[in-house]
Amino acid sequence: MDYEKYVGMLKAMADEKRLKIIDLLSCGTMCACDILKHFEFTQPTLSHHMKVLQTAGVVSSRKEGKWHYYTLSPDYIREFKADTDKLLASQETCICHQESCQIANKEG
Amino acid sequence: MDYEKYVGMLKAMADEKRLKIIDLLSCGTMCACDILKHFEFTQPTLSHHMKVLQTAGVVSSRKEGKWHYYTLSPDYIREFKADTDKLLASQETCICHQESCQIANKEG
DNA sequence: TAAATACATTGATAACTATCTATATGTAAT
DNA sequence: ATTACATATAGATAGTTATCAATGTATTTA
Repeated sequence: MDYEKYVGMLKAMADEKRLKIIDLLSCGTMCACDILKHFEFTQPTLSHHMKVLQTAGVVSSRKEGKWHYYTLSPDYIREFKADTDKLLASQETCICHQESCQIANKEG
Repeated sequence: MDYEKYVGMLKAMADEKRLKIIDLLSCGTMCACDILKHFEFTQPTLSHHMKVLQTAGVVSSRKEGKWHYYTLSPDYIREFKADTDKLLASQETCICHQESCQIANKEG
């Protein structure tokens, strides 16, 4: 479990607007201009949010002519779910009892 | 799906220190003084973080003598996993095709 | 009663971030 | 070429937050 990457994903998701963007993209690929139609903020603000999401590995982009198409990264979907399950595992499978435990590893 | 509550949980989780606290608590109940031993920041800072986690519904607390014991909320564990699964569902079960869809409901 | 321990609150500060306007870049259409 | 469209970047600002020192409040122990 990549702790830093997971925190990065959480930070990217922890914003009302960005969560809504993820929600939109969960339905399929969209270009920035279409995403923007769902919000009231300006285009540079959307550009900022998309950059945050990309840097965190949440979305990937593909340029096609004038348009930039954004897609939820399959790796993000898989990793975020898996990391969440590990974090919130019941005590029997608590990550503290595993080699990958961040706490054990970090505290020694 | 309670969108606002989910965002609140994400915000509470989206901090290195608080995520580590959740990680610690996933192994079982702990008092604040024991949690503090795993960090280098001061006691008021931990108090602040615990309040953030409590307000978001991530942890619950129980006072016993001098000690305050913190526990991961079972509701949080269940709801966060469920909401994450819904958010990142594949397109066939995309929440946009459901009544509970925030986008559809919010955009009309 | 006095001292020590566990925790919360207050007020201040530095760092971060969401947003804006203005502008630049690249692409398509006229 | 010129205009229109889609997007990114730069710089500024206002709001948020993580942190600290200082202090207050219970609770336990000596």
